[in-house]
Amino acid sequence: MAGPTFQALPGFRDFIPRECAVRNYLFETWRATARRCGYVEYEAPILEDTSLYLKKSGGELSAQLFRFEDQGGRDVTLRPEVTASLARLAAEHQRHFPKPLKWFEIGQCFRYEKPQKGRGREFYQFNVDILGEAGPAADAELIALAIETMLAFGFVAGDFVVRVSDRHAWIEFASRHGLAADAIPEFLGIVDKIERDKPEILAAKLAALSLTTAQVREFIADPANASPAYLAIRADLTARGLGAFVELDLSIVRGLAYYTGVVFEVFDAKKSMRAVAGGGRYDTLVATISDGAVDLPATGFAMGDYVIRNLIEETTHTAMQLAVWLQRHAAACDVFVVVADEAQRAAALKLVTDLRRAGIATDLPLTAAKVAKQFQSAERSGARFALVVGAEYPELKLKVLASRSEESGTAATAVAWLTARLLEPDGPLFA
RNA sequence: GUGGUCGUAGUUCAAUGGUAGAGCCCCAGAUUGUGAUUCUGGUUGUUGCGGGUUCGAGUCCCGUCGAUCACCCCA
Repeated sequence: MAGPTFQALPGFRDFIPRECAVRNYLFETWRATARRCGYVEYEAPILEDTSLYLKKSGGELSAQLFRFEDQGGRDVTLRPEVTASLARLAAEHQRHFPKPLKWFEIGQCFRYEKPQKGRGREFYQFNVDILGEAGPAADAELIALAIETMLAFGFVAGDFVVRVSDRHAWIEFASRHGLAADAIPEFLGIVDKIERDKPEILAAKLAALSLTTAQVREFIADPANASPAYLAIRADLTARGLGAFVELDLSIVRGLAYYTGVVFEVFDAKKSMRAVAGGGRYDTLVATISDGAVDLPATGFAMGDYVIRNLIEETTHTAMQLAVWLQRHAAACDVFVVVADEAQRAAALKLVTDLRRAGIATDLPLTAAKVAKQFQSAERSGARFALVVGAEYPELKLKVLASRSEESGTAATAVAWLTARLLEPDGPLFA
């Protein structure tokens, strides 16, 4: 191990085949669920002008940017989120699409943070947004997808809950207590930390705004403070049969500065207290990004791959669903060709090509090897069948690897034979 | 950015301050055209890196890099 050793940068991951398969399970579930609900996929650049993020995302995010100067002297940043890019994209292209836009994206984001459980410097996000519809029906439709996604992973009632709030409720609270409009962002920041700040610090912060902890806690505790938008969303989701997954939680405010109304988070019902997904309404972001050229109301959420994967693997029934999926997708090929006689390798190569062109996933050993070793390779590949090409060619033997039974056929009809055979069950096992 | 714990073979882990080991994995053979099990044999280390203490450091001390967990924040 002399000299420099190379490894992945801190917070970055290698996806060896099994890890990649788990990742793809998330991707395929996300994608299938979004499509099922009428969303279309888009993608945005992974690298953007830094100013896109400095303007409106706000808060800690600007301190966590993977930011550098490119060779043309531009100040650029690997995206920490995609909402800003989406707003830019939407402002530029929205004319070409009927409203509302129901768009989703699956891609990598980057934040320069200290890696720990559930968080790396690089992560994948499932981003879903509805643009061009200002009413609560859009928020309900969006939250419905968040719930359907959880259900698609195998979570059931009791495993998770969507906590919904509305910044409008707090804005009303603030104005009723005489807070200036420009003090509201700071106030929301205090509410956001109400469960995390020490009581005396919390009290001091609120006192600066002439408020008390008791006033804020009372407001959170009273269901009567639910906003009209929340009530409409709840009624909508109840009609869908999803009402049981939603609850009011006015303590949810969320950190990002651009949220303007309804905000929500999907929580693990067990005490992990970590949001699996979060989002909300951002009605002014598109206008801000486009300098007022386009005014498009919007609502969206993001689900990160770290947390959802942890939750899936820590929950018995969802972990089993993942295991079944991995099992079903683990095979490297359907048919493994065994070259029992090297003199027939040319025939085997032709056969492999024919099978592959017929759409049958086929593999073969690249160098001469003992038959026993080739069967081991076949076994490990996960293939259902081993097709033996030997001295008796063009006669072929087909071994069903699971049952160890053997069948015969000829090279001339191999493609049709195997195509049909792959559609049939393997029959009884006799070991 | 702050703090705790931990860095030994590909991997999981041993080794009262006294010659660096084991399981698994991998490779080969037993078995010349059939996979499990079993048996036999075999490869692999500047003990993360750099200093210090000591007759002697994997072990103790300092630094550094990395991993991990928590805080901060968030997906």
